[in-house]
Amino acid sequence: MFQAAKQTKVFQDVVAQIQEAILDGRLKTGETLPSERQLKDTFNISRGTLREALRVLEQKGLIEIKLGVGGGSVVKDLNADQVSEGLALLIRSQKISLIHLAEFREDVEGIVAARAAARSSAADIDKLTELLGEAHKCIDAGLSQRDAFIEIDKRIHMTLAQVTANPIYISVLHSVHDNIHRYYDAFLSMDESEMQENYQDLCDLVQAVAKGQVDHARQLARDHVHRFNRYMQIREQQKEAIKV
Amino acid sequence: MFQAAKQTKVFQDVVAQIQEAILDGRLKTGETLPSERQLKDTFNISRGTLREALRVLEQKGLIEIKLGVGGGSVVKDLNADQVSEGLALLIRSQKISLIHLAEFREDVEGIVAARAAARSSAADIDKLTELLGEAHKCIDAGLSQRDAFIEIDKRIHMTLAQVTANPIYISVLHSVHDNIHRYYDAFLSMDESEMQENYQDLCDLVQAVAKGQVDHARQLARDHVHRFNRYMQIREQQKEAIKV
DNA sequence: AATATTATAATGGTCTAACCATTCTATAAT
DNA sequence: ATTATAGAATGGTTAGACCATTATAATATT
Repeated sequence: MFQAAKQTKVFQDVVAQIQEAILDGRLKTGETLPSERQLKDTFNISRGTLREALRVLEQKGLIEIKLGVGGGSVVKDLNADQVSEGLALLIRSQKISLIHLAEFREDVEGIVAARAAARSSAADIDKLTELLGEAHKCIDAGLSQRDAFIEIDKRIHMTLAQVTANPIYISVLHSVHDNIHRYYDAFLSMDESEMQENYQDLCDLVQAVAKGQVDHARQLARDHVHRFNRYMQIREQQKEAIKV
Repeated sequence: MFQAAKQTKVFQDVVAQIQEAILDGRLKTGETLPSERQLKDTFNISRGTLREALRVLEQKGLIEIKLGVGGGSVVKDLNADQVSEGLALLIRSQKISLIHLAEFREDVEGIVAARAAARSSAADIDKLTELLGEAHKCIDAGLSQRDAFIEIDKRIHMTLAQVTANPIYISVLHSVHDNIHRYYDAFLSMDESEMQENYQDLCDLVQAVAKGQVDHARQLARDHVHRFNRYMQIREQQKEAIKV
């Protein structure tokens, strides 16, 4: 029946006011807020309390605080970093396991491939084909370019997310990649045949997207990610086995 | 070639130290940190600087700060709230259209239903059936219970997310619901036949989940969400039409 | 004139010290 | 035994000062 009572802490009120101003567009990206000494007078609070509020807004990713003359609190162009950081904390505290993240990635990449297949333009396919070319160079260069190959793989997936023309997929996929690549770095050590397999996956996937084969693209993307995840789990188990 | 230079700000160092202690398990959930006046001496900093660090840790969801005697900074059991908040900010700030959000919801609900169908236990089905019963009561009560019906609908979807046993789906779906319901409240005004249709959708969906029909559950969930979205878009267009 | 150096001032970063507000606990009054 | 009250520990807030960083303007150097 009732709402939660109004917050009593002064700094929270300041956070809420500035946050709303940013989200409503009254404060635009790149705009600099008044200096701390001005703001404290505007809100009629002490500078310490104001700074607590600014720290919270900074941690939320809404502002960036710069030093020196012409510095101050600048409204930031929000990105997926905070989501990534939140996910990373959950993973480190073992609330989310690698299995959970891998499963989620499989599903999301499938969706993205399907949506991309339904929507790709000739220019999109050109870009994907170009990335495949770079991947091929890595293959030819052998194991020394393993990291470069993984980077290209990531870029192909992110490009597909852009093709969906839905910014939510871009942000979500970005967060997943940010976090899962820590594990890949630790556990993944492809040999050349695995690189070749993965390259073939990507070629098939891009072709399916180009042809607008929605369900086929979905399945290929899922299988490709599944292969990645399987490698990772095998490596993880090997590490565990060594420990014991 | 080089790494980013070491952070210079004192409060960041304090944040890092306490965060590492929590994530390493040296500080356990429920444990209370020393008082601010003790901590400032331990770190050899001022209380204001310490408090900036504590605010950041609080915003990260790592600690909770309690007032009064026996209060202080308590190590929190980490949950998905920060991820949800980050997503919510992204959704609000990137001015994601209703179409984007609705499309994403359609995909995610499909995945969740599919994973739930593959994993549901008898207890899960009991809970879902109970919720269907409550939904039926709303139908019988007619339009007066429209909001209650929408609430039950939401709870059925969240229950499915729990059945997947993957906490990522729970937090993602929670974020989507939190944000899309702003639009539903503005645009959705079901009549009784629409309520009836949606109820039938949910019955079919729960049945498919109970039978472990993965693909069927996915399709039913997508269709159900799609129906919701269609209503909403029709209402939105009507509003636009009135404006013009 | 062009360039390098230096001073200036505005801004965030930190410190000190005090007092206010909240809340648990022990004590006293009933 | 119950209730009221006082005390103390804790976070919340304030005020004013000084330090550190940096863009800009003034000055010196070539």
